[in-house]
Amino acid sequence: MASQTEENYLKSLFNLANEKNEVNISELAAQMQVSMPTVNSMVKTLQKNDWLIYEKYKPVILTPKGKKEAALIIRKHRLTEMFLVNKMGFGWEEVHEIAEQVEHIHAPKFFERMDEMMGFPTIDPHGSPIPDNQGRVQEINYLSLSDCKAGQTVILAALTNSSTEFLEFLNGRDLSLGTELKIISKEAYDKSIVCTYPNHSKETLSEKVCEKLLVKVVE
Amino acid sequence: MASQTEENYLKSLFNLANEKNEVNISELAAQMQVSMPTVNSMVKTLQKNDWLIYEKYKPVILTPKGKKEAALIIRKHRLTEMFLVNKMGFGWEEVHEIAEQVEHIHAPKFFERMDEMMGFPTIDPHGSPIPDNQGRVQEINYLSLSDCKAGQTVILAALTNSSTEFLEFLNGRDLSLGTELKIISKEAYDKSIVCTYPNHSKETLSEKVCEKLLVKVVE
DNA sequence: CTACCTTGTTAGATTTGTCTAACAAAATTG
DNA sequence: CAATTTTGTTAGACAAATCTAACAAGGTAG
Repeated sequence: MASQTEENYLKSLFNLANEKNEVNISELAAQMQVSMPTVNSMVKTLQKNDWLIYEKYKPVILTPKGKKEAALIIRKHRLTEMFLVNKMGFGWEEVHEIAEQVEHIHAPKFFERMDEMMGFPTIDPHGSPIPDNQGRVQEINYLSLSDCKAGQTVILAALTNSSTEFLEFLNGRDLSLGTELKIISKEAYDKSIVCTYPNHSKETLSEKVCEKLLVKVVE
Repeated sequence: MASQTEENYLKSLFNLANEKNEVNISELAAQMQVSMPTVNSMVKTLQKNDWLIYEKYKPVILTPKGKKEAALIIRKHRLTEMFLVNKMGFGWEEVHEIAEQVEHIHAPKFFERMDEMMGFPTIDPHGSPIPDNQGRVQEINYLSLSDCKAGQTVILAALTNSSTEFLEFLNGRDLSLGTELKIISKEAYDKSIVCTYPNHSKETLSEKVCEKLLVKVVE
């Protein structure tokens, strides 16, 4: 069974994996906020457990077993976040820290019961998919708001970043998942977008913000 | 801040403390399932944090600071157990293992919210008092069923032991907190008790069981 | 292509929580 | 009270997860 530390490395590896499923030691060190030698020794440990493939001087690659393990931890994290929001009344900006701890609990029934109580949700409070209990992750292809054109109507569906600061920024603008935005115009110079949505007749969103907003196009 | 290991030692120390608040190294080693040298080195660590008083060859004594710390962990444990039973539909025999993990979560709001959702309960599913958020524990003086006499009517109020096996035994007899028992007779030879309660007209409870049942006398 | 910078590795140390073996103090008991 | 048993301590080792210092491999850029 993975230690809490190992679980955290697996989660980071899963999140950092690119198209080739590769992760560099330095990336992982940055993500985990530890030194490279620490990562070096940890990837050797993870390899012994068959969670990844490691060859000297090459990026590491999660095995299918490692991917499943990681997805199941992410499942616990996202189920917890959803439970905290839907069943316990927390704001979406408060749940990450708590879920970061709850995800390490070993009690399948606890998470099954959460899942059941919520009616088997498929996304978490930030729009990220909740892996199923076999560790399968549903791929959703949303568009970034920064790639949308003036005139389009879109629905805010997910976020690429869920930092407390960003979530509080969105709260301040009444932006939440499901909000329907009409794009009035897009500024060529700084790529900011002017849009309207319920109770907001003219809100400007910077490129930096738009990049982090994932949307479904309505028309 | 206490590590998870330190938290577990504090909890055990709190539970083992006798009238003089003393705990022997050997008792603690047995409770924690570690060797005496391990306890010896841990109590020195705990002393450095002012959680207990240690002198060579003497039993250790929790300081007020240590007692408060322990009570607050026990609070999290018991709130969690109650939440699992009342809000998530778990049986009282299923919650200890889960609470044992949840109690180490550092997120005051999480436990405050549980408390609030349940309407600030004062006892856990096994009848043990839930310490308040200042670490104060309400003392309740129940009687053991083994000290009751034939003819008395009592209400099952708490348990001195909450092992899964014992709880499953009680489930099998439809015994739960609040059950009103009329004591028909008490056998002098083996101290077993014959009693009646709703849907059970003649149930015999051994001394071993009676000792673990704490009751309030009705008349 | 050589020199430098970035990335990764090795070696060795540290902390935490654990162990066993050996010994010392305290308690019990004949 | 002396002998034995129980309880507690010390010393030294080990695994996990971390670090720094030193070095090596690979990539980049004049």
